[in-house]
Order: sequence, then structure tokens, then C-alpha cells
Amino acid sequence: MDQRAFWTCTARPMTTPNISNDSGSPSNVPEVVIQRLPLYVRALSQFSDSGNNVISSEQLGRRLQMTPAQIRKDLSYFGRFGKQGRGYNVASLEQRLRSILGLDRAWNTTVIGMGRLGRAVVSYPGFAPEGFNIVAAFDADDDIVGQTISGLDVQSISALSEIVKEKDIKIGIVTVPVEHAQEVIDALVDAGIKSILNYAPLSPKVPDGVTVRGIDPVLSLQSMTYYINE
Amino acid sequence: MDQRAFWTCTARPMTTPNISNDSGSPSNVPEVVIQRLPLYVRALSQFSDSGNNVISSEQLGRRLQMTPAQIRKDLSYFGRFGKQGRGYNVASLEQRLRSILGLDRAWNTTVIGMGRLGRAVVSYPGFAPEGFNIVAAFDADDDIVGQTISGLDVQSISALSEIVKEKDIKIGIVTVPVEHAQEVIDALVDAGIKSILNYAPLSPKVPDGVTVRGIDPVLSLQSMTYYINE
DNA sequence: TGACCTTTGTGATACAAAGCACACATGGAC
DNA sequence: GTCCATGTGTGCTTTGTATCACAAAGGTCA
Repeated sequence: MDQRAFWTCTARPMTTPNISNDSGSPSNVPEVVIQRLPLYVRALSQFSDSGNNVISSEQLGRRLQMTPAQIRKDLSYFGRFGKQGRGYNVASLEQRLRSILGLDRAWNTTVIGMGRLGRAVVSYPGFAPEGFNIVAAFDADDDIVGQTISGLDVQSISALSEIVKEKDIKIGIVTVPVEHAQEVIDALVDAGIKSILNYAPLSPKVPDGVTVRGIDPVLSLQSMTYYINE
Repeated sequence: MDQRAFWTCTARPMTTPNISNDSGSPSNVPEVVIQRLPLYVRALSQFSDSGNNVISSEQLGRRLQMTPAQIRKDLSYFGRFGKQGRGYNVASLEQRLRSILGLDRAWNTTVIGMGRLGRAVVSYPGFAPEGFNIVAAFDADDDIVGQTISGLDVQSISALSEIVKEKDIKIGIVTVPVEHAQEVIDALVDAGIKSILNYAPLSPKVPDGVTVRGIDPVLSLQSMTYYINE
């Protein structure tokens, strides 16, 4: 395999579990900041639902349990969105942030691995409302290929590359058993995918420019137990 | 050289999405370090499966995509486990780390919210082998209370506190809809739970000394889209 | 035994991110 | 128009963490 760096995570010395961003991306914005933007979007969306037009960094900070200064600093990486003495326009800040993150459009995604976990993922109703459409499903098992699950025809992994191009899929969601995860991720990368959401319990190697985020509840539990005693 | 790790979330003074550890814990060990330990445990376990007795920080670092120095530094917070010129004994280091994390015992957990997501969680086969036993299930809906799901009798949330004590439950897993998540988390805290795994898309408020880890695939996707273009 | 090689453990250093504090816009009151 | 209250945007300071670099420790073999 090639030995370009695989580094992960962040542009930063953050080295946080389950996040791997190789963003060789020139983006001078720290990765941690990018990760907080969706939180702001979510909070703003809730705020506007409750009928508010304007919000201060203080209010937003109280809701998200962070300091107002950090929020202002984060936003300042992208421009000046607030009015002094007044605060931020809720709707317009939300819109600006969505645009920065690329959330003002829909994204086609695919799930690879149609076992128990993959089925749960494709039937999870939380993705579509946020613009993440699962448009293809794959599996390696011939007994599963050909089935229709949640309206998706399960296809053979050998067709991955072709379908990715055909359907303009930009994000891969990996739900295969851990022993096949690296090869599936390699296949996604070969197919040109740059963003991978990985449910398998491993730290995959990916080339620069590919971002991987891991979802690993066991890891989360295992680090919490440390704090239970003391 | 640059390096990185990946996986879930982060630490305290860092305010990273999905992690909130207030642990007023006196532990002088940085939270990020605690979060990396389970990665080491996992890698060591794989190593010993492949028949190796000894591993160097360099080998471990290669596998986990991080610098050897960071691994040695992390370990040094807890003691001296290696032999110079040789490396670490795989089995014994794994055992020591498990002990530090509290993984050398089993933990009783409960899932609150028996909707689609909760059912997926209780039937997920990845928890038990790691010592996390789900011993109770709760829901607020009277139609669901009384059902048996994956061998668990679903109980009313009103019985939460009682059952937590009766079954010595130490960890709560929250899979209720977001609009009820904060109240359920409050109830867990009232019941004496100190560790919460939260699947609901919000940043819950918890008192000092309670650790919350969030599992939020949508947030992960939303921060990845930023890097797709550029 | 001692020369040599490897790999640890750790003080010192570099750097990134968080928080502080204040200058300065802005809007409202009068 | 002037004054005041409010809350942004940001340079500077502090904090936290990753990395460097090297002394000391163990192993090996002549």
C-alpha cells in the first residue's frame, strides 16, 4: 500500500479518538472548530424554532456549555456575522454556517455491509432530514445481494466503484465486520470517496485528503469507566 | 512529522463535540490520554492474537497511526511498563491498562428508550464481550412497557431509580427522542448514575462528576462535508 | 566483561487552542 | 445629536498537549 501519510485527525495536535481527518486540506481553520460548527447550526435551528430572531454569543454559549469567547473566535475564522451591541441574526447565521459546511445541499451516501448494523443504519430516520440520502447499499454475501432493504436493492461490492460514479455518491458509511473494514475502506477510497463514516472498531489507514470519522460506542464506554471510581 | 489518531471525541478543556466530562475528577491525567488508552488495549489485544509477546512503542504507533513518543508519554502517566531495549510485554501491558481503565471487571448498564434505536442497541452483540452487560430496559410508552425485547423486560421509567440500585447499574445508555433526552438524563443522574452514553442529538447539561459521551453520526457527517470540496 | 545496539522514560521545548479584556460598532433613550 | 448600554471582533495571555532529544537501562555477543 502506499505510504503516504495517513495521519488523521485534525489539523491539530488534538489526536482525538474516532476522528481522523487527513485533510491535507490547506484549510487553515482548525479541525476542532469545524467540528463545532454543526453544533452551532443545530442550536441556532432550535432557537429559531422557538421564535427568536437574534441571539448573542452568551446565550448560545449557555446552551452549548461553552464560553461566548470561543464561539465568537470560531465564527471569526469565517467572517463577521454579528452586529455589535445586538448579537447574531439567528436565521442568517444558521444559513451562513450551513453554507460554509456544505449543508445547503443534499449529499448522496452509500452503506456497505447489510448485516444487523447496516440495516439499522439504512432505516435510521435521522439522516434524510439533514440532507444525507442513502442511495445505494452493498454487501459481500451472495445471500444478501439482491434483497431489497428499506427500499434499497443490495448490490455486490464488486459494483461499488461503478455505482459510486453513476449515482454521484460522495460519502461512504462502513458497517461491515471489523475484519473486512480496511479492505472496504480501501475500495471506497479507490472509488474516489473522500469522506467515510466508519462503524467498525479499528483505526483505518487512509491516504491524505480522505476524512474518516469513527462511530464506536464501545470505545466511549471503555474510557468512561475510568472515571466511575476515583 | 505529523500524526494523528482518530476516533471519537474529545476532552475537556478542549470542548469538542460530543464529549462532556465534567469530571471534577482530581485525576491529573489529561482526558485525551484516557480516551486513547482503549485504543492501546484494542491494538495490544490484536497483537497478542497474532502471537507476539513483545511490542515496541514504534510498532504500536505504526498500527495506531501515532508517534511512538506520544504512546510512551501517555503510558508514563501511569507507571513504567516497558523494558528498555526490548519494548512492552503485550499481555501484561494490556492487563495493566485494562485494570487502569476498570475494564478488568464487568459493568451493568441500562438502555432507556426502546424505540428503533434502543432495540438496535440492546441487540448489538459488541457490548457483552467487552464486559458491558445490558441488564435492564426502560421506556415511557405504556404500549412498550411489559414487552420482552432481546430477553429484557421493558420497564416503566418511573422504576428507574429503584432498578438502578437493585441491579447495581453504573452506566446509562440514552436512546430516547431528543425532546425527552434531557429529562431522562436528569433522571439517570438523580438515580446516581455517573456515566452516560447519549445517542440523542443534544449537548445535555449534567452536574460535575458525571461523564457523558455522545454518539452522533449526523454531527460527524456534517463536519465531514466541509472537507469534500476545497 | 565490555562494546554496541535497541528502546524506554522524561525533562525541555514548541505549538495549538482556549480564555481574557478591551476598543469600537450599533441601537435606543432622551 | 449626545450619551449610554450592550455585545461583537480580536490581539494578547494562559493553558494544555504533542513532540523532541537524550540519558539511562536492558539485551547480545565476542
